[in-house]
Amino acid sequence: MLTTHSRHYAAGRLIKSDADESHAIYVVMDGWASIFKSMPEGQTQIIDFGLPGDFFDLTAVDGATVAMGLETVTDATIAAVPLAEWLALERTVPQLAQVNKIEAAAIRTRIAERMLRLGRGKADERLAYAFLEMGVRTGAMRDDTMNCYHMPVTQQQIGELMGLTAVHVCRTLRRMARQGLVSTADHIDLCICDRAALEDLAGITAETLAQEIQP
Amino acid sequence: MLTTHSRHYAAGRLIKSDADESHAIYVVMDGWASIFKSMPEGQTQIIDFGLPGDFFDLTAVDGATVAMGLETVTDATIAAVPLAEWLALERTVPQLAQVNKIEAAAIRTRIAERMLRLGRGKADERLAYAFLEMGVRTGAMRDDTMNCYHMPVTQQQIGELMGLTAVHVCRTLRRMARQGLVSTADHIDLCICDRAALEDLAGITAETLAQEIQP
DNA sequence: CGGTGATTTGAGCATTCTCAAGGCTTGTGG
DNA sequence: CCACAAGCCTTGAGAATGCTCAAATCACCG
Repeated sequence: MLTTHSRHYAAGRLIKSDADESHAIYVVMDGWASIFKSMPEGQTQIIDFGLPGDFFDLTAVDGATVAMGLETVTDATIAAVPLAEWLALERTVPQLAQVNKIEAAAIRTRIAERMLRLGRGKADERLAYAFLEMGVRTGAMRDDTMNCYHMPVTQQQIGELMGLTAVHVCRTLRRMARQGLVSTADHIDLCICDRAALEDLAGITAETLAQEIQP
Repeated sequence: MLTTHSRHYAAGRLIKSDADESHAIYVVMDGWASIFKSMPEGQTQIIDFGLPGDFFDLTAVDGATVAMGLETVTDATIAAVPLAEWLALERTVPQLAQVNKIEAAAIRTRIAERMLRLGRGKADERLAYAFLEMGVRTGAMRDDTMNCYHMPVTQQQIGELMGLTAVHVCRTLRRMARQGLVSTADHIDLCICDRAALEDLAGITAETLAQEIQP
């Protein structure tokens, strides 16, 4: 069922823009996607990243339009399952309701954690949290030794996620690297060198975060 | 059913704190409540306000603990409906599932709008948005003439909602009042004097916002 | 090899925060 | 009824943080 609605998109492709019509659940099959909102002047805020296995209901209360935009971050395969079909599936597969609830809990919990840093954290605390969250979500950091993972986003996008300009993300990231907290390679692979220090900055441990947001 | 689980609380009362055990849906029957998260050092971020009629599922993915705290803002009556009971009700009253979906859509949409200002907006843009959102949610601003409403929160709480210190909320609010955008009375009643200017600052009209978040 | 997009760094500026003190309102106890 | 305490709002001054503008470098891709 998912495969029949799947489509492959190149990186950076706009799939749904804020206020478009839509009656679908979007399932990220492969690659990364971003859910975002923009101000009239164009500044955008990333509300959440969608990783493989995540699915999102973006509809506003009117039930007809989406309240947020959806865009691919990397090359990605995304299924847009019509709401009617999804609901029918829910009726036939009772476990789906449970899966729904868990996914909703994961989304709202990680958004709340991010919102806390967005409102209250300094730049380094925001980045520390972002790196931990992505580490947990990509499945790196399962054990204490694996601390490197592939983070396929630009500094611009990290800034859009954590409410910073790309320039300030760069500066802060460099400073954190100089202090030995993290290291980067290929502009895209991140290694967490001092996990304890990063957790201290972020104000949460990877373990706690995993319990909260890992389905 | 709701009344049997209802309890009345004084203003400023902590009902659930982050990481407490809980398997309940919290329904705000009367008064205002706040959903919040705190950093280890104590700085807190309000994730959402709960107004009469709103209800929240705060459980984390583990299904056993809450991921956010819940606190009364004013004197309030709140029902904590055990999850099992809520689910049973869902099965017997099919319309409830629909109501659930609409409430969830309203919550995620207004949180996304707030997150956008939190990450990208200046202090006056954040306050302008907060005043519009509260105006829409309290039901003031139904027509174009009614622009005053009762806003039972402290400047400290407005700051916790929009990621500003109480001091800066005060300064910014005073400046907005001097410019004739809003006026205040009794430290709690807000009048929106220049709605168009406020909408311009917030980057959204009250009408659009109402369509997005008003069940 | 040129072109595009991302990163890096510098300099100066704008915004917001922190610390501090004073005033106002409300509620409480004498 | 008054005095006092507690909480909230207001304002000032100076410091910290993050932004804007600008230019140079780097990496990748056709």
